Amino acid sequence: MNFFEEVYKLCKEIPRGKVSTYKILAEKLNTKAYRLVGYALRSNSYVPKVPCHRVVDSRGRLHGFGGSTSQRFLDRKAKLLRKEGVKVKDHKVIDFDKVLYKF
DNA sequence: CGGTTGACCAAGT
DNA sequence: GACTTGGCCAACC
Repeated sequence: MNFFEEVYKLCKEIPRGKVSTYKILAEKLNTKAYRLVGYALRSNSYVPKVPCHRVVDSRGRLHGFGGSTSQRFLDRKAKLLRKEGVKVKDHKVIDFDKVLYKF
């Protein structure tokens, strides 16, 4: 079981309309390498099999959604996120506390 | 095998 | 409030 797969598994556990953070996922993996979570997601973001759009940083911001990765692709996910009940404004999660899924 | 990297985080400047 | 610094740790080269 790779570190990546662990991350993916946790991502799938996030229910619809909820989001989680890199930090929480990292802690669930029993590690402090928050970066690795994002690192893992980056490698797999092109696959709908992992709802990586439900994972944001600790302040409710969607990272890389505005510069690093393909904006269009991720922007589509941001919209999907809104559709699921998570309000997203300019790649930032509104009501972050309410939609935060703490496993 | 060693150095760099990264979709992070928190605290400091 | 934007930017820098130090720290974390697996994957990558």
